Amino acid sequence: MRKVPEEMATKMMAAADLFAERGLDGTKTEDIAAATGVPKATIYYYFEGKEEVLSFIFSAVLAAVGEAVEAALRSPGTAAERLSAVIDAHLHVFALHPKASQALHFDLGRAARLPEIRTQTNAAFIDPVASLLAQGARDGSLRAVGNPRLTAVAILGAVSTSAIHVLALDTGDPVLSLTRVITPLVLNGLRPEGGNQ
Amino acid sequence: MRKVPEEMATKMMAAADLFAERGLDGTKTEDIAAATGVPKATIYYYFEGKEEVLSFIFSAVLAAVGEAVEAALRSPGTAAERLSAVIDAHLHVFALHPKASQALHFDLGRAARLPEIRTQTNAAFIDPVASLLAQGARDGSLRAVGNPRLTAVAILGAVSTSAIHVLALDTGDPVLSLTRVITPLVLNGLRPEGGNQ
Amino acid sequence: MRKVPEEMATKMMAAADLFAERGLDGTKTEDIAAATGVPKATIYYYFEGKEEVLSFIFSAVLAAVGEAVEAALRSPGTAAERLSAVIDAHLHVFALHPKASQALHFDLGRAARLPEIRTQTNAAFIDPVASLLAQGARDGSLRAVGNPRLTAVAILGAVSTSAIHVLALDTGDPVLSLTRVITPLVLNGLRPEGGNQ
Amino acid sequence: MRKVPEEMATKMMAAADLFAERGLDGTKTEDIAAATGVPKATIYYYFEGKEEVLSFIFSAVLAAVGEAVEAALRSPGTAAERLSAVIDAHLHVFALHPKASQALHFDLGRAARLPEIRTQTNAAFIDPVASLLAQGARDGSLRAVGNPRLTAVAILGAVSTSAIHVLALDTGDPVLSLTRVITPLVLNGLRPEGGNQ
DNA sequence: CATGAATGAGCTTTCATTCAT
DNA sequence: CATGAATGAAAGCTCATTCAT
Repeated sequence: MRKVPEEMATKMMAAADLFAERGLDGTKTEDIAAATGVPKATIYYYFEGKEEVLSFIFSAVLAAVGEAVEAALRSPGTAAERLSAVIDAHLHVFALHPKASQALHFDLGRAARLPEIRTQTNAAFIDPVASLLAQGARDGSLRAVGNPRLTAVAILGAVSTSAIHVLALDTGDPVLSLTRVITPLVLNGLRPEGGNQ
Repeated sequence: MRKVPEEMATKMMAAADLFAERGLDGTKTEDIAAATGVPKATIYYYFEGKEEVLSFIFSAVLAAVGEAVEAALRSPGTAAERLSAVIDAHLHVFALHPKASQALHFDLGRAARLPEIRTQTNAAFIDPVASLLAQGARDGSLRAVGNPRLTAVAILGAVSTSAIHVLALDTGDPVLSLTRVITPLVLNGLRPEGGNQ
Repeated sequence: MRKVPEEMATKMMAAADLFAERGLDGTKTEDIAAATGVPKATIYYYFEGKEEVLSFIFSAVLAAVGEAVEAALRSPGTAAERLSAVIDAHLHVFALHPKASQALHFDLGRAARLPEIRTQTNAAFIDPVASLLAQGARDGSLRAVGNPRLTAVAILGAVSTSAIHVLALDTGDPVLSLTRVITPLVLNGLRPEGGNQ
Repeated sequence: MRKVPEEMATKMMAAADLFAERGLDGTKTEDIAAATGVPKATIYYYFEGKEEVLSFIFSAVLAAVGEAVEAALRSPGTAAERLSAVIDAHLHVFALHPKASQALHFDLGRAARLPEIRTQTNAAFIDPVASLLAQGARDGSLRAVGNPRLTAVAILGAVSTSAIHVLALDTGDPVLSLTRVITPLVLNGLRPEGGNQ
């Protein structure tokens, strides 16, 4: 992948709509050209092919997730408070990049097979959250869990799946409102108040 | 879809491996023929095409999920206890049909667009769990949540994502052991014991 | 390469004209389809691609050369007489398959890189002629040469190059008349009669 | 074709390796750029395209052939002796420009269609040799042949084909040693000494 | 003068799909 | 009923070629 000029990068992000709608295989290179205004051959000049365009978009989303999560982690407060901030930050990315997020979800299987994407997912979300859980156990704001990474994966799943669900329903329902569903679930669980027995 | 004979159905399930590995678009009808031993034209005789084969497999998994969840719901105990049983039941399906589950995950975007699959997902998991949450609020074993369906979706995401994660890692780690991660998360949340506030 | 049915084989030979005229790279698969009446996809069903079609044609020519040469070798007479017969036989093949021969000549470089073609060239011409030269040295009808195989290659070059030259000139001049040029050259050389010293 | 600077000409000769190995169509302009260190667009600045580069190389070889043959023709001695010198001279060119010669051989069909190349081939070898044969008939050192030009073509074929054969085999075997195979063949033929009848 | 950047124009190749047997 | 043979319809990808700088 040749170094992608700023303008090209911006234009390519427009392809996210296509990928979100039809997935990678349902999107012809020609479609991307039409949607972005960049000639097919020029796309090939900068990218190896449409899969690399997809990967480029995924990377952009994950970079945004990474930054948002990192900022949340640096916020003041207990680990529990920061975990709450992380969930909000994550939801913010879904709100900011709804199409790209849906594209990532659409081709989840393919994304999981792109080594670069796996690495970025770990770095942007799973590692930081797992480490945050460990901190919470230390500062007493969170319960110690047996497997912090798997717990982080479960949280990732809860957030992503419901966010995509809300985006797909396409009721005006803001994704951010999900925080009222996810955060209590993750922090307090479903048992009635007064006794997490 | 012509009525599929028992033997044909069984053979077609072998295609799950291919779909799990490469997704629908990465799998040629010819590949399915090679993997199942059923000639390409014969596949066309019984199915509309490979997408219907995929859909057939997805349905089988979702039927299994539906039955497992339903059985768990019928088990005795509080709603909270039955929710725990539902999670276990769901994980059991991942353990029993790992390849088909991964296939469903790989083509999640496509699955979400197949009306039949959406309906089945609702019927097999989301509706029952949402209704269970309402019951829990009534019998006092669970906290009342604002949006039971979204909460159900979040639980589905937590279970599926981590189950797929474990299957993909392919350490001998049994998927079922996830119950020790998910169930406490869902029921108690991450706050330290003694006060979910 | 799937087993090529008789009729398909016959039709494909029509592509020789194209290859003779423009070479392999100058001939589009579509051209072959148009010229033979066989749909592009059907060509691909039987052959790996146009290169295999070319190779198929080359093989047919070389098979013809092989048979002609072999028949000449079996003719009665001294080695010298049979060498003369071999040259005639070789020229006959150019006369019978002018287009395919020209195609072979056009893509000589490529042909030389196809292992199958090299093997067939050796088997059809070089080996038999080299062995004939050795016989001639024994029966006294030919002079012993230091390197029979290279001599065979030189004869092959003399015959082919002049035959192609005549075909390309496309004067009605029959290729077979070349025998009056080549045979004396090869048998007697250019020195004046009466003393090959 | 803009006037090609000395250095550019030298660098372009390096493309002969590529053409010898893969032919014109198998060689991308980009490959030539990589092999010669001359940027693609710069090649276009000096040549019409890669075909002209090929033609340029061919011309260089044929010019060398022309000079060598001419020098041999000017050497003292009978026509027969000079014919022998011509063959040696021709072989020398194969030894000096092995890659370019192989390139010419690889794209023989294309070369035959380039008018410039045909003209040069005639001028460099066929015409002089044909005329030499006529001289030989006059000075009595060579037998009179019916068609001197075709005989010249046959000699050209014998020399080229065996030279390329030796170069392709890539045993250290010097091309020049071919003179011991070709010259006796052409001058004396294959009949046993003492009677070319 | 030279060249990096960009692209128009195709061609090979692949496959889902059909249908005669 | 089942299936081998055949093909229509794309789509990915490549490259020669141009041109602004």
